[in-house]
Amino acid sequence: MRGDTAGSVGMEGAYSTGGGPVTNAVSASLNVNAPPPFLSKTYDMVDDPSTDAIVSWGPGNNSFVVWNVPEFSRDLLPKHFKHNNFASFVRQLNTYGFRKIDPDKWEFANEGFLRGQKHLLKNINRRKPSHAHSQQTPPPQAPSNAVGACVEVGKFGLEEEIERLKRDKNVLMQELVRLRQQQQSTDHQLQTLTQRLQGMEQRQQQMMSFLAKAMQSPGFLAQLVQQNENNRRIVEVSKKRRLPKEENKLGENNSSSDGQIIKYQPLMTEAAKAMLMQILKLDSSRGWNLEQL
Amino acid sequence: MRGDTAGSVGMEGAYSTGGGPVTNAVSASLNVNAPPPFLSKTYDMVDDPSTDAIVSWGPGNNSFVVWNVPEFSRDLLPKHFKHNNFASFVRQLNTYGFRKIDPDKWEFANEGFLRGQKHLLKNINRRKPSHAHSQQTPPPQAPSNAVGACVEVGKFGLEEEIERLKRDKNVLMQELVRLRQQQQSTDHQLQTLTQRLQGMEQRQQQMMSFLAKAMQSPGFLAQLVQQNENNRRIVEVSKKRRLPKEENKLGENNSSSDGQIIKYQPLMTEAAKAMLMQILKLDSSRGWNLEQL
DNA sequence: GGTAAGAACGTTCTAGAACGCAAG
DNA sequence: CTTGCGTTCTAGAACGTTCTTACC
Repeated sequence: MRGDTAGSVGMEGAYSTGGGPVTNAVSASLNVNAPPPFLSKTYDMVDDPSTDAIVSWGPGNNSFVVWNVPEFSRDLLPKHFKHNNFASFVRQLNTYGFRKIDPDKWEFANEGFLRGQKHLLKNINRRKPSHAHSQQTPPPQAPSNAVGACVEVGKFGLEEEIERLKRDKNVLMQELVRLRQQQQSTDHQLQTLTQRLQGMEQRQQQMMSFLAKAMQSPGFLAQLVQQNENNRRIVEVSKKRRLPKEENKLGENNSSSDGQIIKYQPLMTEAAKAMLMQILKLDSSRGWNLEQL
Repeated sequence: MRGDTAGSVGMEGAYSTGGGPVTNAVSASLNVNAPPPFLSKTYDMVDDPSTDAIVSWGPGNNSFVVWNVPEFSRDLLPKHFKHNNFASFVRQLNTYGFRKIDPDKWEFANEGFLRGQKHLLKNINRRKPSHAHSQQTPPPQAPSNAVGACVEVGKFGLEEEIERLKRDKNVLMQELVRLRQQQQSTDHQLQTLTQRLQGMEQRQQQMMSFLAKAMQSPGFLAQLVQQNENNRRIVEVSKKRRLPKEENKLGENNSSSDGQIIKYQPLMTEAAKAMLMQILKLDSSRGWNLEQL
């Protein structure tokens, strides 16, 4: 299938065509204008002086050395590529014809990869289209001769089992994916619930503390008695028509951490709301503060 | 050249040979006596609990995970092998038929590599001698023999694939079982948490209602003021020496549904306890009852 | 303008190949 | 000397992504 066939052997530099028979000049110009991203990204990484402790040009300026593989993988690779896998980086280097030149160091070299000669990157070619072993008669079809048929006979039955196994495997994998998603969702619910619970426990405790201290304070009780009539009037009013301003205030104060009380206590009585407002009013005016308790 | 030749067709279970043509009995006994060093070293590394942060058994105990590649390479590999190269380690794993089972983690699995089943290591075979490309009949030319060899050729690679698929299937099924168990456990947690949350919301609402009604009652406030001095004395006493009877009573009343308040509010202040006791005392003597609100 | 096909490129996992080494 | 294992470096293979191209 590959376009190389016979001529490619002599066309080292211009192998780039491969697929497009028409685009002889076009692809060439494209290559000239922009080397593959991998090469320019690698060049930039190597050439950046601020990271010379991790990766730098080699002693002869015709190679580069990765001095610190973990840092290179963790910090540099993700900044330029979509992974942090050193092996993948090396695989790309090999794809572009780089060679490891020192068995004791991660030092790679390539003819066209020279310091200060970024324009030479365009001479470096990806070497995927090797593989000159296939040629005609791909594999699956019958090579018509005796051997081919024989192989077919041998494969028969086994292929069936393979198909079966593959089906099973696919089913299992789909099930796994589904389960994992479900698990993830459930974990998330769990987390949310736990947070709600913690917030609620905290608020409950704060309320207890607050009430406890309030009850011990003669001043608080006295004021409570004084305002009792007022309070009742407020309750009466709020039973007929809600006061948005105060209700908002209440919501803000009461659901400060995550708003769950209001959200999950839709049945809270008007009387309770009024009382809480009462408490909160005292709270701000007289220094009764939940945070202080 | 393979040792199996004709007989292998019937030897499904004995695929283990593969490499050793001569050593049918010899290699078997050797394998029994001592699994390849690589396997036992790897097993020991994984099984060492002191390094679980770096490498440990997988979630299903049928795999292992390298959690920290740099540390693994720097610290563990040189202690067991003659290198510190993670890629070399992975190459060996593949040579012994391990597969990477999670694209997001360095988690490898192999049928015979199970926690607590070190003896199964002997079932793992090096698979170097696949691809019988060397020896005679290098090219795809006529295999001297006729049908028999031909079938062998046809089977080869397919059987390997079947083995691989079976392994995958087993791994997937084990993972499924594990996930299902985990899911079940998580669901249970979720249920428990939900119950706790509901109970707590209910109690919080009851308390709100109770307090609201209490606050609106002049009688309640009056009594509260009257008893304030008493209350203080109680507090003073309970700071020095707890009153078991009243404390128990408090616990019973307060954790009526599931006992979570006490359990999850260990920091509740003595003052708050005293106040609650105060309220509860009024509750029983004057008809203030949580159940009624 | 949208879009489907296809090529090149990128990422991942596994295998091939060469070499050193040690044991039988 | 042969053979199997371990280490190293490179390549194969499969699949995903991106970009171009051509056609509707």
